[in-house]
Amino acid sequence: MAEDYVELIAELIETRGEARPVEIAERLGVKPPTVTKNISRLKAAGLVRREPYRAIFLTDAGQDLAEICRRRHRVVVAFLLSLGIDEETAERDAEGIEHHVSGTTLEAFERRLNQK
Amino acid sequence: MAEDYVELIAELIETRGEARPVEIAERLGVKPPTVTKNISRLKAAGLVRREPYRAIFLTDAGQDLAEICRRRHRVVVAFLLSLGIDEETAERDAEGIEHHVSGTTLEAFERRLNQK
DNA sequence: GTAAAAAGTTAGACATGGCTAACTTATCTA
DNA sequence: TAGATAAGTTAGCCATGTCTAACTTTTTAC
Ligand SMILES: [Mn+2]
Ligand SMILES: [Mn+2]
Ligand SMILES: [Mn+2]
Ligand SMILES: [Mn+2]
Repeated sequence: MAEDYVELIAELIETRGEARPVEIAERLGVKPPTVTKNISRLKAAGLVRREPYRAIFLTDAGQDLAEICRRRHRVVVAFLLSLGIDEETAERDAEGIEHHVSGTTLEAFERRLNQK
Repeated sequence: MAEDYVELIAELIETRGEARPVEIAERLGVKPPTVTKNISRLKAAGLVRREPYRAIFLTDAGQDLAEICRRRHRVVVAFLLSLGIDEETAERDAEGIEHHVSGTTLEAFERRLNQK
């Protein structure tokens, strides 16, 4: 959960200027109360900083995690695409697969991408 | 959860003759009460048949699912190995990845395996 | 500047999947 | 065949992640 959230928050800040619960809910396909609760957990975990009713920010730890996750996400999607999988499917599968790809496997994916 | 359980139950029946909670608990790294509870759920879902204190059997639906999962598991592991990943890591990563691999992606994996 | 709309939160429920402690049943062994 | 051991279950707890209904705060539009 945390991985998808920080990944998305970083992306929203980058593309929209700020991360709002309503956007997060839409993008993740969950309802606003779910986002509120999960953001609280991220805050408790030291990954985000935020005041009630205000936008959401990443802490340094959150930014670090987001960086790792976004990079990994990109690699997994690129790898699936390189196998001839359509974009829809690549994105959908990557969203789940990414959370189970070890550093070793990620490197293997990258190696394969570079040598083509 | 169901996928890992039926997969393992099928394997235990094949290699050990029967599937027992104590084995399942060890293999999945959970405690026996967790297995009891989850087997009840599988029974409610129509995937297994069983009497208290007796071995666990798969229903036809359970066997069908097990077949699909075992085949998919084998393909994912083989695919990771073909990327040069060590067996430990391939098995560990596959155990998570398999649940997020769509039919489309599985076919892409197989294609890649066959053409090498 | 107020009223309506949108966004966000709180409370409380539910399902899933873990655990420990205590108990029951089955199996083994002397 | 009893007693000990192993296996399995039950009860009750917890964390995670989802939801709806109702409420509060903020933003927008007039
Ligand atoms: Mn994801
Ligand atoms: Mn992702
Ligand atoms: Mn698995
Ligand atoms: Mn598996």
